[in-house]
Amino acid sequence: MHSLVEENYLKALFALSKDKGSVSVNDLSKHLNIKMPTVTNMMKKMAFKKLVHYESYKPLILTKKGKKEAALIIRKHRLTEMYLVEKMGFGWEEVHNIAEQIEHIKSPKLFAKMAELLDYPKFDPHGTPIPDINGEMELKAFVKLSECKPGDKVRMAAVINTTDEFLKFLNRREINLGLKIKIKSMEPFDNTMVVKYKNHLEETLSKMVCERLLVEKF
Amino acid sequence: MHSLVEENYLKALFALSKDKGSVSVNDLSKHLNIKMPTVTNMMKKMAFKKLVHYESYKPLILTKKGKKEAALIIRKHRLTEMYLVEKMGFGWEEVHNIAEQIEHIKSPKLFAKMAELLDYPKFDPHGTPIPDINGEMELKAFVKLSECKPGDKVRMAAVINTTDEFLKFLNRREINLGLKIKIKSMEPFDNTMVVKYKNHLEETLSKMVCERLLVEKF
DNA sequence: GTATTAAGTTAGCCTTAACTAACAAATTAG
DNA sequence: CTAATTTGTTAGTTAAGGCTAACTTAATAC
Repeated sequence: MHSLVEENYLKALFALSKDKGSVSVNDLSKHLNIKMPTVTNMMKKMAFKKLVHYESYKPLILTKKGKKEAALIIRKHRLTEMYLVEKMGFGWEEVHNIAEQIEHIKSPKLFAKMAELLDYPKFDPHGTPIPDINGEMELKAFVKLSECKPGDKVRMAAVINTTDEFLKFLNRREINLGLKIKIKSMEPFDNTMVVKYKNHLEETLSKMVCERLLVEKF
Repeated sequence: MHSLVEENYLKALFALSKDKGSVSVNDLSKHLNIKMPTVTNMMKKMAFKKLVHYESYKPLILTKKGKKEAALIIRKHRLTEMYLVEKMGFGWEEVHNIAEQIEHIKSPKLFAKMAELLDYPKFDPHGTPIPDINGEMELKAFVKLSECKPGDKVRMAAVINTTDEFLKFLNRREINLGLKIKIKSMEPFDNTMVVKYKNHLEETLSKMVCERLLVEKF
């Protein structure tokens, strides 16, 4: 199997290549806080193991194998987060660091059990998709809340660009995954939105917030 | 903090020194499957960190600090085992390997939560005591089942010298922690015991088995 | 289109935690 | 009590995964 260190490289490669499909040595170096020569070195090792396509001076691209292994680590991470929140009573903002460690545990049984106890969830508490046991994940067509119109009824699906601060902000307003929200109005001047949900009859959300909330229309 | 490797040395030292109070380099080497020179080396490092008293050719003795740190790792191990069994539905024989990994997770919160959800248990599913947050553990006066007499009523308290095989053996007979057992008779010839518990009205246990079961009289 | 800057690589070094080979001390046997 | 055996130590090597310094290639600016 792979070392904890390799797993972290895989995860970082996977996360960074989400949009572009490839990653520079520099990006990876910054993301992992590891100096570039070390990254170059590791890429050679991982290329040898067929986890990444590597050619000098070219962008890094995960192989199919690498992508799958990365997805499986992310699966473990997200299942753990979900489990900690749903079954142990942790708050969203507490779980990341723990999941960061538990994702490296080698025990298919443990994660199978978590998945079972959680009813095979497809999305985690941050709203991002959880890869299945084969490393495949469902990619729903989410839209930013900021792109919705007054009158729309939507369901909270994901949070992008999350920080502890932001998660706490959401917690204070009881905004969480799966929450049904109705858009009451939108101020064209500054793109502020007024929304309604649960017992919050009128909550005002800034443009910045609305751009970080992904929702599903229904 | 300490490395995963150091933690394993601490745990081994703690476990091996249970009776004698001290451990030889050789014992430790065998227990960890690590060659003696490596152990000697590590002992010097750990002595420098005040985790163990080390002098050439003398037995190894944990310092107070080392003992406490070891106990805290064991606490994490046992809480994890207990949690996996009680809250996730694992069997006794499945949890050891998982706990072996989770015990190294750095997150006081996680283990505090486990302890809370388990109602601050003092003994684990194997019946061995769980050190508290200060590394102290309760040492009850358990006796071997083999030392009890016909007519005694006892409660299963711990299993010593456990192996996967042995745990499966116990599982098949529904013998687990806390079980109340009545001793019906004892065959003086081979020290076999006949006992009664739950809906098992007559179960025969060999001397070997009875010597590995610690019980509490009541 | 050359000069400058940024990105990537090579070479060499460090630490951790393992190993083997060779030697030294302690223990046990006769 | 010496000899043989076991236990422990020293010295030197290795692999992983970091690092810095110096150099090369690619990208950007003027």
